[in-house]
Amino acid sequence: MSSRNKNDMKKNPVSENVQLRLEHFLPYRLSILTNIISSSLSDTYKEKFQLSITEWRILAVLGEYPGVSADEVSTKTQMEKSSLSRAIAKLILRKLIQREFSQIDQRRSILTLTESGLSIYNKVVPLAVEFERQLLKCFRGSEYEQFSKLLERLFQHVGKDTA
Amino acid sequence: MSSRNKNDMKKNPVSENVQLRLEHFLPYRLSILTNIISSSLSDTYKEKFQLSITEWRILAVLGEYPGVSADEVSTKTQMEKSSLSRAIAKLILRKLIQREFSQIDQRRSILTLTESGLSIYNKVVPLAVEFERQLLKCFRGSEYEQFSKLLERLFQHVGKDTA
DNA sequence: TTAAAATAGTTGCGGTTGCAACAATTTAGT
DNA sequence: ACTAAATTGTTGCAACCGCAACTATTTTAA
Repeated sequence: MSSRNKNDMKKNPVSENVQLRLEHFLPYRLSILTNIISSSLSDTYKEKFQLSITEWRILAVLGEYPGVSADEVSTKTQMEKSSLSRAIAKLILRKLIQREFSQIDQRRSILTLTESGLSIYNKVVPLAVEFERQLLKCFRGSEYEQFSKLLERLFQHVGKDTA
Repeated sequence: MSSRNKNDMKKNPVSENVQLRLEHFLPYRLSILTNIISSSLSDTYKEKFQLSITEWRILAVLGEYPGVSADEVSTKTQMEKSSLSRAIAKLILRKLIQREFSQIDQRRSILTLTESGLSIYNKVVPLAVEFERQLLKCFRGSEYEQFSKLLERLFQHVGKDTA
């Protein structure tokens, strides 16, 4: 066995004067946590409904805001307009959403769920809600409220130039 | 102008009985925030050092834990082993890291920064630290401590099956 | 009125990703 | 000792991604 095994490495960085502890680095922690949560969530509807995360988000936005344009979906969800364009094309092909264009501004699309899109939406939403409920089980009392508040603060802070 | 403009849509979901408010859905909020932070951070070293996020993370792990294997980097960072394999190959080509294989277990790689890898690492770390400092400016008093604690709780909670 | 700028969406392209299959090696079970 | 299972890393492939260039339409402003 080597003098330095897995556990050694997990616990002991090589030197005390390392300037950056990755495990404590906020962007890194957020990224890992988010990855785990996202992929775990997407597992819960990918197989059942053949929806990618991108596609599900579009349905979710349209469920909440019928009639928005692709561009509005883009600003809302921070997704690239090109990915959106392609995902929307697919969803139209699968007849889960439908599109018309505004009479007033012919560039602007008007997106809505079709009946089958709505039906899928109505099936996925409870799964998502339950998933979140499971997540929040680890918080007690007003902890989630606090967490949420600080998350929002961070969001406002970083969004200053983006928004 | 249409009867329903951008602001209307931002503020008013179509119906009061929508079951899922995306803006309040934790996985979604985390994902958006993380994307903004990650891409903003990566901007700060992508151009200067030609490092992708994946590549930077590998350097960061090796800076902290010289001698780990690819597999250990993978469990630590939650990155796919295939992406890792390719990123590692690139970094070896660029002579930023070097690899040998364990005598005891010839499957296990032993990865370390080269001198030039270490030199880049030492230049990027202060940028990362400063970036985080800017991030945390939005917290006051013990708020970050709280936030961090709750983040960790969430992490432990979702990691139960993953770890 | 008209030319320039802005906006909405699409498409081409190169690079990246993640899954599954694979090879090589080591470990476990009998 | 021997076979089956597990572990580590690589590779093929198809899907996906983001950037930049592009078309079409609308707005601005001279």
